[in-house]
Amino acid sequence: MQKSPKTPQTQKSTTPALRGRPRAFDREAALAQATRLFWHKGYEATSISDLTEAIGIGSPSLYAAFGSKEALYVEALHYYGDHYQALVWARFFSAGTARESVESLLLDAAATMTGCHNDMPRGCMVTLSSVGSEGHTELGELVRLGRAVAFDRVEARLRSGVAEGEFPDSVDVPSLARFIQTVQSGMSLLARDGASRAELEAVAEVAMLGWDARTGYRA
Amino acid sequence: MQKSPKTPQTQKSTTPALRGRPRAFDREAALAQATRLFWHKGYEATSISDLTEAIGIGSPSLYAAFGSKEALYVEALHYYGDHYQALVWARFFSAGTARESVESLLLDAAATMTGCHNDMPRGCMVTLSSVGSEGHTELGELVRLGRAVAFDRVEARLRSGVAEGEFPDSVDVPSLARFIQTVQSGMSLLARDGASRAELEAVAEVAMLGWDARTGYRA
DNA sequence: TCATTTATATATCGATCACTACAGAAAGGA
DNA sequence: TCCTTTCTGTAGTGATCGATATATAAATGA
Repeated sequence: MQKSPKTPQTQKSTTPALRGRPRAFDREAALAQATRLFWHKGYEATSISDLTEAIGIGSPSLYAAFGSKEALYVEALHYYGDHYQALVWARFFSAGTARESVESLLLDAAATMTGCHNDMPRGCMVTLSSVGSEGHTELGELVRLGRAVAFDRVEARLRSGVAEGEFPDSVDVPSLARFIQTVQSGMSLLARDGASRAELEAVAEVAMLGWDARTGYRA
Repeated sequence: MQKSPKTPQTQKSTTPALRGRPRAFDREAALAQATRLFWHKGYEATSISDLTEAIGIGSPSLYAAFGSKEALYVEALHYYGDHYQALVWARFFSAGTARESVESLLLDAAATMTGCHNDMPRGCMVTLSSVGSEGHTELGELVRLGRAVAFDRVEARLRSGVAEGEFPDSVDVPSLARFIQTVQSGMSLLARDGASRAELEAVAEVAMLGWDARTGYRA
């Protein structure tokens, strides 16, 4: 037994290494760039060359910092959720009624999907991801679960609305939640094709009329 | 000037060649297979190897018959439109009122997107195509135009409904058309993630309530 | 100073990408 | 039969894919 093998383990986490040559680039900024690229072009169509050129580093640096293309995509999904998705859902969680929650969700989605952020891709990164159909089963399952979150949140908000007496017990909770999920998903596709904020807000308005008719809401 | 160059031009059309070795495979069946693959995996993620293996031919045969991957994709889009998309829109065009047209469109979309056809991919090939974001500008524009057709058709049907007195002049035609386009697009995404026919039909039902509230329809 | 540790830059790796050169096979026309 | 035409099978083109081996640079600890 000579020198213990002592796996050299590169530094992949956010915390800086205690010893050794320091990283020469901003890991957070690199992750932001990667998120932007994956968001815009998708997983398959974004190459390692695209990433390293946009970030301004060599491929070994990228692999030392993030491990693999798949691992980087997973981190990018989390970065997207924390920095962009969270903004869309802020008013949903603070609104006083389920109706206000859902209306805020659709209106804020219309705003953020159509260029609210500076030069960011249009439409939701999770909704528009087709990585599951491209043969990457594990990543596909991850984004599929991410898409299901929208349904789960609206469904939970509806149930609490029923519990608080906002709606009668007879309201069809799953269908209403799925309707909102459908409209929000469709808005991502229209946003990517160039729909304006006003156009998507008009869509949200008609959607809320359907919501009101189904829930028995009186203005 | 010896032998005239006489471009040998391979036979890419449907009409059989008058002379020379006959094609050993069914071009229409090959196109159907290609459509299925492009529909399921998308343009980028579908390789020439995927195509030749599924069809059961060598790559030179594929190139002799279809020209290039891009040209094959364009043909596949037309094949999809003629064989699948057309079915979804049949009742839309035969219905007596604009309301019946739109309701039929959403219900038939719910049916065809969720496994009506044998072992076919779920959701609309055109709606789910992200070839435009993958760097293929020309193909991207083609599918974007294909997606705009849905809006144009609903908009035209609404206008004729206004002309026939089905709706008052004050009805917001573009917003209603865009709302239907949004719902139909979102249904493709939900269908790909596994939504059932009944679930999508329930979504269509809520959507029609929004339509009715906006158009002033009384049941 | 010098060993250890970690990151960087250069130069690849084998695999796969879309695509094709080439030669032979299979048809019709003469 | 022989020529022309077109398709097929083999084998490969250069380019790019994701990922890495290697050597060196830059930091800390002793």
